[in-house]
Amino acid sequence: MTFSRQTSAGYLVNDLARRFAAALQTRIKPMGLSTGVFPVMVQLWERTELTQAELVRRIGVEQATMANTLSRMHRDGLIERRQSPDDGRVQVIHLTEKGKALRDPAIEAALSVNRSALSGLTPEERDQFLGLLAKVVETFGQHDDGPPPTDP
Amino acid sequence: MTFSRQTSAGYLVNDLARRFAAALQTRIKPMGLSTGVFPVMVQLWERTELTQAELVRRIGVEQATMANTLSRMHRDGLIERRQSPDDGRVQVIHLTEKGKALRDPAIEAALSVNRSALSGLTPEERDQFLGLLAKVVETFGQHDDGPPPTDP
DNA sequence: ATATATTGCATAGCGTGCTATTCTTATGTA
DNA sequence: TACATAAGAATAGCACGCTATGCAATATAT
Repeated sequence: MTFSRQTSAGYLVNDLARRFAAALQTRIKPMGLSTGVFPVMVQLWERTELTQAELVRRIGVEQATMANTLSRMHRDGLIERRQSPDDGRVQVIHLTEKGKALRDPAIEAALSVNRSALSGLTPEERDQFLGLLAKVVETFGQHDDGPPPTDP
Repeated sequence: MTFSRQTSAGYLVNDLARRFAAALQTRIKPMGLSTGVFPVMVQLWERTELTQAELVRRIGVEQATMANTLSRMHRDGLIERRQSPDDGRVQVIHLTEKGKALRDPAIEAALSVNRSALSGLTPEERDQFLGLLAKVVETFGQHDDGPPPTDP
């Protein structure tokens, strides 16, 4: 039984994810952003007020992870939290002006990372790649996780 | 300027990496292994004695990350460290019997995750996918990181 | 031979993800 | 009305990655 990293999808995907994250970080750190914060910002750049639970649903990260990320974002002056008058439990998150102002350069940075990463592929290969990534994510999504199917 | 997760390679790769890690973890945690430890074990299953610096080179993680991972592995009884008689700086890492015994089930677990993840793809698509992943990793490797090329 | 790198490793500190637990506030039902 | 449940959020504690430092041992250069 052999295990080679060159033929292991998991190995390659993990490797690639670290490289993507590193590349994004070098580009957005100078603006005061970080990789974990980025998906939250993307959501808030589209609709400026969202609940923490809404963000969790949209981004697909655990609630505790989101709470920590939002804490850092608040510490760094990117967001503010307001008590909802309707429901005493919910905190409405909204971007500060500082956060809003980062939209264009930050999105450009992310697009640039993607362009650069895929620059070795032909346009057809890029479409294939994105399609296959989405398809594999989809496959995962079906059982979400869980043990391997028992073989007969 | 728009940013959609469905068309962002970085977003998809990051998402996928988390899913792969979660799936692997549920399978190997019962054996006392974790995702960060796995690549180290793979190396040590092939040659039972390696230097920390060797492991860093082969696995491509930072030296500090490796030091921490090895600490946990030692704490959990997977490895032992021996002073090298030739060079007073180096610690030779070698597997314990417990670590050696995990080889077959752990590798089977990882192969199973890959099989399961790619089960929605045709054999041709799987080859394409692995090939494209390797190609993109390659592209990253060339400049390793760095700012986007200045456009004229 | 002594001074200056370089190499191998450890530690501190942080970001980002996870699970498990707890607290508060709504909401349902007896 | 009282009590159990559910939902939103925070916190504790861990794994795993990173950068930045520090330290000891070896190599190299003058």
